[in-house]
Amino acid sequence: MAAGDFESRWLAPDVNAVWTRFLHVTHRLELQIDRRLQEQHGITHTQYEILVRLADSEDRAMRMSDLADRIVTAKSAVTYQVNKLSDLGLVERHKCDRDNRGVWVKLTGPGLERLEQAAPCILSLVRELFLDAINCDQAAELDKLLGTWSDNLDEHDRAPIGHRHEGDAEA
Amino acid sequence: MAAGDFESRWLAPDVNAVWTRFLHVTHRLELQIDRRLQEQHGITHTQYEILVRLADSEDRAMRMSDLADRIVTAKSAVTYQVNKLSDLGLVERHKCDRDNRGVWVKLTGPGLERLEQAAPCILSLVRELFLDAINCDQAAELDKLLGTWSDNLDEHDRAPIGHRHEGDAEA
DNA sequence: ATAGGATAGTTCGAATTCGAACCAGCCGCA
DNA sequence: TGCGGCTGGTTCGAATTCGAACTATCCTAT
Repeated sequence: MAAGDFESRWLAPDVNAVWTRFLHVTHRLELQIDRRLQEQHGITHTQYEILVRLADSEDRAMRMSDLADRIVTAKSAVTYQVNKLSDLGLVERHKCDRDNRGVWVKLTGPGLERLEQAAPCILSLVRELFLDAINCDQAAELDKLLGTWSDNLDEHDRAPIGHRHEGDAEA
Repeated sequence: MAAGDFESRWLAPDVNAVWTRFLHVTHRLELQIDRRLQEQHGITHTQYEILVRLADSEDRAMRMSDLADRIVTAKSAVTYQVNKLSDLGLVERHKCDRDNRGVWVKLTGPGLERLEQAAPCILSLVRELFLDAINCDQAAELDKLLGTWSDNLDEHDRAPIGHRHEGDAEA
């Protein structure tokens, strides 16, 4: 069997190792963050992400759809989580003047407070686990990689979550 | 407000961007793989991962716990998935001679077949999206990074999933 | 030998996710 | 003005996940 034959079907061993490692690491990272947040602050990583994104936004508010795009989950999941956060008083829904269908989700005072409470814990984790390991050059390199991956993803699939059209195989 | 004050609580903007981007990219990657696999081969990424890990293993078999460690999910989730795959005839459970508590999960013929069927689709996706973007140097660099992250994770939390002990804050 | 503690897997209930179906409200064009 | 098609959000059911509790087995030290 020719090498090319093998590699067209499987990955070259070393490359495969990188990919495997990548999956393993990202999963573990995600897991630890989730746990830490859950144990020490009683919120999920998704919830935390929502709060962060809101805090980072103009006016501390975002549209549901934009939120869904940002944190990469189905719109229905955002609805679910926003309901939850809203029950906790951490966010509020507001009608949208321009578009009557739209909803603005806005971070409340207590929401911001809660975020500021949780942030140090999680950020220190990110620093220790993720960032301290890399120097400036590596960071730049990583950023470039991420950019490329992101572009590839863009090109590959523009459809947001929860919007699959069955017919559209790639050109 | 001093810069150090800010950064002890929040991340420096550029670093923060890298982290955010990292999350975004990994989520999207995961999502696309999952979809692709689901649509074209009717299996989840987790299920696919299980099949791959088994195929890669000595004797095409693994213990439940090792499987859980490898794919980074709770043991109960593995039980669930293995049941499912077993119903589909893709894997089999075998008693373990050495340890009567133990279970070997073994990839069946049809299981391997199914994997070989699904692999090209998903591997080409990985190549296009993830690997084609990087040259050898970058790959090596990435691998080094992953290694460091992995070590950090090891050091930070040895407990496997589904085994939290509430008392054990880090030393 | 055997008691006490660790380990392997399963079962269970609660939480969360997805995608499909659905209902408005918006927009372009006749 | 009014008809299609698109877009923003919600609701729904099915699938999957987690962690805790549990059972059975193994191991170590006395």
